[in-house]
Amino acid sequence: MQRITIQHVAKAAGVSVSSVSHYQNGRYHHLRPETIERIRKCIAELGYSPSRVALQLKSGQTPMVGLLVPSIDNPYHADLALALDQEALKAGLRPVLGNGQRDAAREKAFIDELIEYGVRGFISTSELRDAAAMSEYVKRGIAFALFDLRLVDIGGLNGIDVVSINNALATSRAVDHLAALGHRRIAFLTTPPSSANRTARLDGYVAALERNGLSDPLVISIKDDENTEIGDSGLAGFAEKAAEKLLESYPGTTAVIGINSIVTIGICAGLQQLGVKVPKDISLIGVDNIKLSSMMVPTITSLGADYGAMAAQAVEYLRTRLAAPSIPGRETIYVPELIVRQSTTVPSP
Amino acid sequence: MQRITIQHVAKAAGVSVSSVSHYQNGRYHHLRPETIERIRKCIAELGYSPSRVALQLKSGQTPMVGLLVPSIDNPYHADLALALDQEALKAGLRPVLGNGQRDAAREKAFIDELIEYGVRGFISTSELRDAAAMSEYVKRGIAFALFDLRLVDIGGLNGIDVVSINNALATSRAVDHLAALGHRRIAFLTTPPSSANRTARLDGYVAALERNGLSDPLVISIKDDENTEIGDSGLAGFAEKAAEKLLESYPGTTAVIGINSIVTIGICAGLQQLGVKVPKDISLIGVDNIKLSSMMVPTITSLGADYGAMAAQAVEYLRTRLAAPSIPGRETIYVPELIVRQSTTVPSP
DNA sequence: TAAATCCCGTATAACGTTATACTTGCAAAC
DNA sequence: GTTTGCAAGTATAACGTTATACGGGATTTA
Repeated sequence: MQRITIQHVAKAAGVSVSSVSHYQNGRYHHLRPETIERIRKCIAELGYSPSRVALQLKSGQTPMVGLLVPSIDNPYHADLALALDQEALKAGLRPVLGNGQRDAAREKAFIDELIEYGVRGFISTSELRDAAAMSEYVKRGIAFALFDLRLVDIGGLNGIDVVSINNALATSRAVDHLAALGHRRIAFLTTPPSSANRTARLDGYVAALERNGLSDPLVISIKDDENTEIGDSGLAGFAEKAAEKLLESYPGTTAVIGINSIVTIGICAGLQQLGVKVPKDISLIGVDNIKLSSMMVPTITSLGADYGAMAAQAVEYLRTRLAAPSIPGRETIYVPELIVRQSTTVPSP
Repeated sequence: MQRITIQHVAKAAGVSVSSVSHYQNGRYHHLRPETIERIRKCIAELGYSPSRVALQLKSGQTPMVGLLVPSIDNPYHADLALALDQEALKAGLRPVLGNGQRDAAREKAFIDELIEYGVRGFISTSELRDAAAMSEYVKRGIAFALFDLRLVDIGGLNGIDVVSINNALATSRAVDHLAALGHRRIAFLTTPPSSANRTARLDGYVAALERNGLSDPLVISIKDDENTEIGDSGLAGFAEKAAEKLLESYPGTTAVIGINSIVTIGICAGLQQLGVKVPKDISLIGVDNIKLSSMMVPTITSLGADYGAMAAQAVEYLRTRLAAPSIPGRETIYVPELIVRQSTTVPSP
């Protein structure tokens, strides 16, 4: 019932705790083979394993790193969290997941709590809104690797590393793909573009329309609750709303780009419920190549990068920054690849 | 850069560490108002917050509990993990998530590591296969709350609590629903029924067929990799395989019950890809009412219980067992409710 | 005036571990 | 026959915190 400590082992083996400690740490030249064997046996019999808490108090080191996501039931963040979890474990770290719920206070509470546990590094796929708090953390030597923003977006904050896809290029390539198929009226479905990465995706769309000599931008923006994003908890009415708004606002549209794959999946469902055929009547394409994209009917054409590689890079950034906190901010921007699936085709005449 | 401790505060305020500790713990009767104010100010200025590591070493207590899932990118486990995470936080616990990957060694490593951190309680939605290890843990006073099995399944192991839906009733109700709509040939799609809960679902199906005077059982069993379940990482070929096998093995079938909603979603996609209309040609129903069920086209009729309530019950079990480890095993079995959606209808004549 | 009681604190051990430095006893070297 | 060296350990402080017990000065009580 109660913890077996090094003291119990020492007493059982008839040696001092120092000797047991030496044994535990492989300093065998301090010990006679006979003594080694005795200690080994006692440890096995008692089932002793050292307290990491005491170790950490002594050493000040912990393998824990924080892994902050807005909500693991958002498929995009679940995919990413899984990749990050696995990469962090590979690197010998112990990831501790926190659901921030897109709430600055919750996120801060999570970070502060882990810091009290001695954690010095965090990876976040959640947009950390509180710039002042972040600056404070960085000043205190806390390391961050952030997803889905650019170094320029956090201009003032040195000492943070960033991993992202090229957001403007993603939507730009989406337009190119649709234009090449012959689409002329291409709409863009988004939730309010409040963050830098969303603005970039919108910009990419607008620029590519112009470059291809197409229609004016056709933007549909649908607002969700304050602290929720589409996909955090299913689609909850989004599907129909998006589909209706599209058909009403921009009749004659033959293709839609979703700002992320969740909203694309949403409007896909909404359109089909209204009897619109995808892709025969309307082609759909999404940014973020989440696993769900290939589970739908039709499967969804997407633009995405290798999450495993991105996760590995984020972990590597964190590892090196923990070792050398003062190096300047770094970033890796991944080129989004087009994965053509069933949801895009030539427009019907 | 380096940790602010209670010593720093004490020195800054010109008092002993004892006084700062008294302040921190609200024992104000030991302190003069003037001293209180001085300490308060120093703490604020230095940004002191106590080391939970030291606290835990002293007290032996930790709010951490382990949350073991097979894979967070399986939508069923993601839904459950989110609910458990939130309920645990509500109860003042700090859930630490571990992806066991359906691998006994990984699961054991996760549990052992957390035990070394002083964790005394775990919730698992993953089937813990190593009965000997479990028994050892229980003997050492580790508390477990497990999902999706019955107390009788772990007969020998006292001291474990269990939360589940009534699996036999779920499939039985599925058959009743389909029979009431007029279906006579109802197939059952499953992955190999290796665990007790899956056997129960199969049994419920078989029994209900007989009770309704219907066809002999039509069981389609599709094997996935050793350590993966359908849905752990998308559908990966399952969809087509399942659909083809159904049409080949049991032509004339008008309805399919999936052993869980992931396989139902899979065969739904597979059938549609083959040009079969759901529900016009074939009705589909799934056990586990995951959020994804209502994001598909058509939306999937499901049997499920309130995950929030189940999660809260599991957390409550864990809390009380941590307080009183020797109480006998408890279980709550939830009655699955039928949620009728678009994927079931009367059979075509 | 002596004793008891408050008020406002402080010293110390303990939690489980490791690193540093110290102690033996014995053999080899000079 | 003293010194040196080595093998095989052990004692102790420290990590950051709190609980327990212990002051001492001022005030009240008898």
